[in-house]
Amino acid sequence: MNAGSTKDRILDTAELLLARRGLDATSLRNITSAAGVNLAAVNYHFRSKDELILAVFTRLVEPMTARRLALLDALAPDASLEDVLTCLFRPALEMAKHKALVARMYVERPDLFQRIFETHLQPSAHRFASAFGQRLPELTAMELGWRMHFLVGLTIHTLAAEPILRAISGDPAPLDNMDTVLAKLVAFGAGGLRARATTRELAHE
Amino acid sequence: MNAGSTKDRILDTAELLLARRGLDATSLRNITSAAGVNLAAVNYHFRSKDELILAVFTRLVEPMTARRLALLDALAPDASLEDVLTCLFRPALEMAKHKALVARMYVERPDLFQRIFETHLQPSAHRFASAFGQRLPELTAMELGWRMHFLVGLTIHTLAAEPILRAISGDPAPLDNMDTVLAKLVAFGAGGLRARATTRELAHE
DNA sequence: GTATCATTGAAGCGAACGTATGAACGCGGG
DNA sequence: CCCGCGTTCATACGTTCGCTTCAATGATAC
Repeated sequence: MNAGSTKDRILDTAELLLARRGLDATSLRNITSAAGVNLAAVNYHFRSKDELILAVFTRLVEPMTARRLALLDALAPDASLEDVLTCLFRPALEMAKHKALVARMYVERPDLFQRIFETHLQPSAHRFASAFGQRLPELTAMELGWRMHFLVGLTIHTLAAEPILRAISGDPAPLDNMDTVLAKLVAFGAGGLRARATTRELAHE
Repeated sequence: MNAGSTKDRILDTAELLLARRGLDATSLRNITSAAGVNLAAVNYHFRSKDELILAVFTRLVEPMTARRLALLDALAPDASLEDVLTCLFRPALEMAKHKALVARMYVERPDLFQRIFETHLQPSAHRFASAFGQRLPELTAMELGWRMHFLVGLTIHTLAAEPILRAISGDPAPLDNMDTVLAKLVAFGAGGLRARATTRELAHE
């Protein structure tokens, strides 16, 4: 049904079905029959269903992180906060095709997500934290951590919640125009980042 | 093991296990054996696993919505944007105990979440949209819709992602001090809401 | 041509799932 | 006393799951 090797066909089909129907709900039989390969091929090329899922997800996340860092590196030193946010959000929106899989990984298999997060997302998170910190010197590290957490929430939620987003915004195909979404995300994120810091930090440390 | 009727014991135990292990991953046998009731009791009191899940979730969401609206009603007409956000976020954080279940419902069973959203969340969303609209008159309805969507993202993500949040913020028990989290959420949300509207709206309508 | 070895194929394993069934139970009203 | 009814019980059905087994296949090296 697809071109490519058996292994690639499995990866491609798994990517599609896992995102569409969920991790638990998609059986290896669903994947292999849709891919036109034998069931046993999964346990041959990958060792288990979990490792297949990890392989699928890694293949998605790696280019996104690379693109984020490339955009960040290409930024002028005096670039604005909005520019940095764009480096963060644009590669995420570029994988909007795979939004459902990201969200499912995030909630259905936090253990697997955690492994990906530590190996692929965490390093770039530090890069962005320092870029934000330079432009928001009045924030403590902890306050900035919280706000970056909120940025993650914006990203994942925007990727994941297209139907509800449609109901709220009235836009019939809200994720189709990436630049529009990006502008709204950047505006909201920058506003949130620039909010005056909550106090209580000193009492907390 | 629990007090109360069989039906209540099922609800209590299901609430716990569904949140802890996930919707698909928790079997009716897990629930009934932990609750000390017979397997068939589930299909007697509820008609199916789906309707049990709906009953559990409804029991959580209803008081939250009621509390949100009560707080909103008690607000002075000249209350600030931050005050309105507090009405929105505080009841959500008060159900932090059940954060995992909210997130799981949201991603694993969007169909069920949608039903709850339409019957229990949507009406109060309109109330809040109007409260926000009064205080942000320069925003179009659609722009406001987008930003309320971002608020939902902040809420759900904050409820759902305690472990990652811990890693980012460095706070060892980030959700324990509700007032601290609330202040950060309100500050970030207000900043995002107040950001200057992105253009392009007229070309879009 | 034949040996080799990575890959694929068909079939089946035991286990767990959601749901259904019909008998037993407990208890208030005749 | 016992009937009727809401509830609980043990048990089983049919399905699907992840994973395994082992024989067949096919390209490559000699």
